[in-house]
Amino acid sequence: MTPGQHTCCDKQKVKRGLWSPEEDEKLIRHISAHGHGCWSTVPRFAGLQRCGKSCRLRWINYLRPDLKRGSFSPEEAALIIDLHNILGNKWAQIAKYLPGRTDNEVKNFWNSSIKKKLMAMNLYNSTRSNFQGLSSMNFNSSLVPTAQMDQVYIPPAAQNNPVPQGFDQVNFNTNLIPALTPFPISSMDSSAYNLPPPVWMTSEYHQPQLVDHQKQFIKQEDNSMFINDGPAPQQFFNAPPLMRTFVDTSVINGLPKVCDMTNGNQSGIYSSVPPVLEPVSEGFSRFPSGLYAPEMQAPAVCHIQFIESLMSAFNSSSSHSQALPPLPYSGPFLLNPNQTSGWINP
DNA sequence: AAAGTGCTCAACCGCTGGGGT
DNA sequence: CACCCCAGCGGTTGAGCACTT
Repeated sequence: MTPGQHTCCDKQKVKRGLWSPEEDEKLIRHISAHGHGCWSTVPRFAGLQRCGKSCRLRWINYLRPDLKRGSFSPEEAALIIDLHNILGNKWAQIAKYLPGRTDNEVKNFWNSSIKKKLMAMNLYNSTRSNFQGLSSMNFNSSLVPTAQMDQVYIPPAAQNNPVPQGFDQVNFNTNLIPALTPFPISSMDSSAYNLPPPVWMTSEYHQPQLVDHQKQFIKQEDNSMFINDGPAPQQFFNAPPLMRTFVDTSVINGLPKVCDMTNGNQSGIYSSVPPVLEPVSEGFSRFPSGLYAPEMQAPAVCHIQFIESLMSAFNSSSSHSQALPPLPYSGPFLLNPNQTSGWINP
């Protein structure tokens, strides 16, 4: 193949390498006016000496108007770590849960920052491409036999059964476990973001049960739960506190093991004893009054502070980063005042 | 100031799977 | 069924930048 040719479009002379502002402008103007349609025709109609594949990549990774820019927040880092635990290197899948971020961005961030830090902390097993300790998450490890998303998260299209209309009763005494709730149940409508609804399952993993995001879990006096029609979905993109709630209560349910992973003071972040936390029975700051998130046993403070420490480590070593403000903890867990905290102030 | 080093990230490459014929 | 086209994905590369010596 001669220089200037792509394998995907070797009939054309195409430019390669970095995009010039003029090329960007042409692409933006074309897509804004006509949409991208078939990518292979975009260069011709946009007047670009690029192949369609390159145009697509440029648009998706750089020019799209809904891209968020700038460094990753601790919440995003936490989310990436959690999702990577479940999904492995499924960057596109992971990126779907990070509005405004691309798979390329997430992948770069993982490879350039998170992975190295975790490896330095002996928290990352490169042969498994995953965290050590994942299998010891709070819930039965058989629920996540591998890092295959399909095992725990079933897109609606793949469901043989429709969303059960009569799914109005959920008894939390049956050990329902959130396999992956990408957003706070009470405030997210997955359909609004083109996301499949989360799958919940019992600890024995039989038939996954779907939860309608537009409904809310209402705690009853006998500790059972029912689902009530929820409010209109909130705009997620401007609501980082919701992500915090998600981080604190959903995926993180199983991830205090991040703390466990650091026992023995491997990271220098903790002393030997992680803080013991207790679920708060009422008055969650992030849940509307009367709502209750299931299985809130995880010391999410531990996890969040771990992530913040991790991010802090990023910041101190990254030439491009800027100092992040401290994150005030506002999740649904409280430290047990009777337990001595094992934290070391970073 | 210059050279060396490390890091980031945009872009490329090769592959896969889906849809159409 | 085979073939082709295309979109999309994950792995990899390398230019450019910042920092260190």
